Amino acid sequence: MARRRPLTGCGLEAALAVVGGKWKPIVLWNLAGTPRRFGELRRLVEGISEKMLIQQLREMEADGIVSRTDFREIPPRVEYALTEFGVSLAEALRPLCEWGTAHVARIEARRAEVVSAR
Amino acid sequence: MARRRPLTGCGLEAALAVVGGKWKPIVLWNLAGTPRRFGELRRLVEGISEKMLIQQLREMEADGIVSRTDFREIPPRVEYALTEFGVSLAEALRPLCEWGTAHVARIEARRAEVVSAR
DNA sequence: CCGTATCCTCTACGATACTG
DNA sequence: CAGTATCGTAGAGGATACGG
Repeated sequence: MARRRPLTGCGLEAALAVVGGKWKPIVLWNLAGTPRRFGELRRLVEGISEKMLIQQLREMEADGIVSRTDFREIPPRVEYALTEFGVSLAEALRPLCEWGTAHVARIEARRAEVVSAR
Repeated sequence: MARRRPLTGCGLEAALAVVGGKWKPIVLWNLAGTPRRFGELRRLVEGISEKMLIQQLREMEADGIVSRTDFREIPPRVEYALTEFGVSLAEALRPLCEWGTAHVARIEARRAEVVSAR
């Protein structure tokens, strides 16, 4: 992610600094509506490594869109959830999400062309 | 960008595959409302190299959100504009854009902390 | 003016092993 | 269960020079 560049123009860059990247959208998506435990997320977000998951969660926590609750039990139990701020982001994301859903086929098709072109 | 991974879950990944990255949001933003010439874009999108600009434009063209018009004049004159598809994307992007604008200060503050932390 | 062609850097992301 | 610690890699992005 481009962390040091000042976020200019419209707020898109600021927003993308928070939800951009390979995993954050999926993590956010899986936290929408309900809190999740770490291991639960790891299973839900297919293909993610523990390192990446924890890293993304920490960043989202630092950005104030995710909260972490350690129940201090044994065995360990930690829950992640969207903050109010995170929920507001999810709301703002919805139209884009729907746009994507509506056009996945089209997008994937073009991508496939590019790949087969080489 | 993660080009080969299948786009799963909600459409967010599909959408981000199209507007994600460092430059595309800004380029899109600068094309919103009016067509732009290449050199014009290069000046508007501050800091971008010609290589990056043309690359992003080509990808956006391949994704069908931008159209390229070569007027075949001398000196050369080429115009880039959003397609209808591109406009629909820009629409879908607006809430996120506004969310970002509303919270830039907060986001940048956290980022500053992180940087100063090392 | 509108690009291409190279070469290079940097970092996001991945694989693996280990711990309280 | 919920993480840390390392090491390694691919590709996004940057710098510079040249071409129609």
